[in-house]
Amino acid sequence: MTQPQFTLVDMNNFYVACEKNFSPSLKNKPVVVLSNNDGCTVSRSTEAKALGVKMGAPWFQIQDLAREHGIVACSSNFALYSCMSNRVVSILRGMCPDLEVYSVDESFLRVETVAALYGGISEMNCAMRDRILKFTGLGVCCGTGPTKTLAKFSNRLCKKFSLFNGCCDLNELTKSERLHWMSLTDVGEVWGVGPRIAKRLHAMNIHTMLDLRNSAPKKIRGQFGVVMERTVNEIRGISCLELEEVAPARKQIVVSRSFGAPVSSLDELHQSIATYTARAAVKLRAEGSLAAAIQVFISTNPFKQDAPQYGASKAIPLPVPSDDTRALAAAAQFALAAMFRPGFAYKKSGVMLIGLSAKGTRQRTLFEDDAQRARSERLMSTIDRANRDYGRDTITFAAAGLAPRWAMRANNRSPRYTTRWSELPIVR
DNA sequence: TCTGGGGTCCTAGGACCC
DNA sequence: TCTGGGGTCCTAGGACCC
Repeated sequence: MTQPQFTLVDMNNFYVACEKNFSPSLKNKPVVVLSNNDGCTVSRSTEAKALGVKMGAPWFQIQDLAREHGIVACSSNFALYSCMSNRVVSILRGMCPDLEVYSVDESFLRVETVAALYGGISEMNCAMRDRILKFTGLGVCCGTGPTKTLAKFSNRLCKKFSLFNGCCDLNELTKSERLHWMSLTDVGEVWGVGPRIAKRLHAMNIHTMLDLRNSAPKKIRGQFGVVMERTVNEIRGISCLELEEVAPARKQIVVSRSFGAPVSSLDELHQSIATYTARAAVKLRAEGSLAAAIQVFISTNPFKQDAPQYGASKAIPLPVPSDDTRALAAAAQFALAAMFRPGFAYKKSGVMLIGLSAKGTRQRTLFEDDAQRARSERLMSTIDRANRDYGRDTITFAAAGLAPRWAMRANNRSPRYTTRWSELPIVR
């Protein structure tokens, strides 16, 4: 029986790489991509990292550094990134069908059988790296190991050390080499070990990945629970985490945003909640699910400690599970009205659809209006189709407001090169 | 002026049941 | 004086991931 082998394919500086791909003028320049509202840096080019720009740094705090070195800041353009992500995944799927899309820029592959077609795991990794570069212009690292956690580790090695040239198969290293690399890796860099647990581990004199590997799993379980025990076993080469080829149905759907400008009126909060509810309902219908309840939350700006603070959240159950934007919006507005307090500068609002269930397994009720339900079904699918074919917000609900004052800031968004005919790149 | 958004899982504790 | 034992379900909070 052959041991499982997992490869993690992870894009390099993904968002920034997408921007650079379509804007040759950004080549060799320090570039960052900002979060929604142009808030924090969420992706940095190699040049920006070299200048000391930290992940998650608030943009306004690095203005001076940016001016001094000419750092270019792009607003995030998720339409572009998710399109490029899909292209990469389809290339990978063509090379290895056992694939789990783990995030927008990462996929896990099960390669122990298919690798022979390429002449081995290392050869396969290089082939994937080269093909993705050729067809999308994007750089990736491919790291392989007998467990997902070790594949992550392997990938991290190629990201960090150029001698791997973007591809690493742990099986090619000797045991003492593997342990050596682990001894160079801080325990906080291990997948599954966050800052809190890293701190506690350090206090227990467990500083490196090697130290964690050499700890007793049962002792770790006693201190940190079953999840960390699994991590230790995975580091030791015992595979505990399977490939999830089909994404399990989601258990909740959240849409929330910070406002571009503070909001005080109930009216404007209403608009934001209506907008987010409509977005959430689109996702819900795309999943083929129904929501049993909707939760609404609003909050002031926690960074403004001298301003009066208020935050609240309220869940409203629906009479029957639904995916109709109108039913969800009505419940959401009810929740908002119950929570709203005048006299605060609100910074953020959001909705959460909870109690999700598959549409096909819906429990019928005694007094159901089938005709009404069929009309709702037709209306929603017509709206979704129009918005899919002619662009988002072709048809919206009036409650969402037009060109609202509180809309997100995005001062430097690149064109949606690959998903809008009107925004195609032009070659002169 | 300015500080993201969207998820999952586990655990502990309380309510409730027989 | 003395006050069981075992189970489920739900929720809040805490941790992690990208």
